[in-house]
Amino acid sequence: MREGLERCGEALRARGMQLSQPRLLLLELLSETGAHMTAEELYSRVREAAPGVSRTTVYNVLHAFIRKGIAHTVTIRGDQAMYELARERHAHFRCGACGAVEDVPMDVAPVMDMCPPGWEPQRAEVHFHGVCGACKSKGLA
Amino acid sequence: MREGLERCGEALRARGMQLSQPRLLLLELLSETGAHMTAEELYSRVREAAPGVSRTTVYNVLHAFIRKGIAHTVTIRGDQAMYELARERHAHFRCGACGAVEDVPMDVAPVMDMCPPGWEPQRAEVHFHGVCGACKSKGLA
DNA sequence: ATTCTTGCAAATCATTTGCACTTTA
DNA sequence: TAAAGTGCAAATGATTTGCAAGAAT
Repeated sequence: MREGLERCGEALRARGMQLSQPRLLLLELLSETGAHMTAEELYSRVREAAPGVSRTTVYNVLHAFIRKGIAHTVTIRGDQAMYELARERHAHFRCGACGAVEDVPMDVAPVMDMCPPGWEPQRAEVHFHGVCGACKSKGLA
Repeated sequence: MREGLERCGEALRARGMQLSQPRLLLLELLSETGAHMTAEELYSRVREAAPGVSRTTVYNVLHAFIRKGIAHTVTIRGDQAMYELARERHAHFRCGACGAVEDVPMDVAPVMDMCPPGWEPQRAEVHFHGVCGACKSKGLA
């Protein structure tokens, strides 16, 4: 188990989860600034550091993170789920031309407050759809 | 071709699309109040009226609708896309217990305005996550 | 000893694709 | 007749499941 990984371990211990290399690696990857990756992306990133880790384990760990409230999915892509840490709230922007998903620094708390009576959401996701700057300048819009 | 279906046809004609039974049926289904259905749900609903229509055609038509701006996908479910007409904007609520997706009557225009400079979204989706009233009263929260 | 974690292999299931056929403009 | 629409069958690809082996409490 590499050095520096244990650093992240408190989040796991605090929720009664055992520390393991796959979990610490995934926690580290998801801790990267603005990280929102698909399971497949996370799988290949994990394997750079630990080639032995299986796809199944990546899914197992991600589901465990979600169950424990450490992470949640971002469903802005229709085809695959993306995963990110449950951190300060922000929105997402998806470019319809290149498919890229970007973080949008924005407080979604006011959006929660816009939810009419009758629903009591625990979380709000805000997805913007449009064309990103790069594609716009390439005339792809 | 059944009576009453042609009624919806203008939306198709207006965009240079030919009228056909699958298209009119799907347009009718999606026109139901608060309709947001998965491709599979739409497929089985279509087949109640027209057993011969194939799954492929349902996908073909839905993609054509999206290309023409008649419909768009709702990605609040991570596993399957849901489809709905591009109508007055509203939000969606997904119950984490039973998985049901409900319409939330709410104006999302202000949310568009909350998008910081640098992005120019054409559309905003707002997804609330929580537990619906039915599940809450069953203690499934 | 029991529970948690991992992972292979197979199954599942939504969606896409290639291609041939039919219909419409 | 060229273009648009349909649909079967097969492929693709993400995700799940069953189960057995290993590790931690």
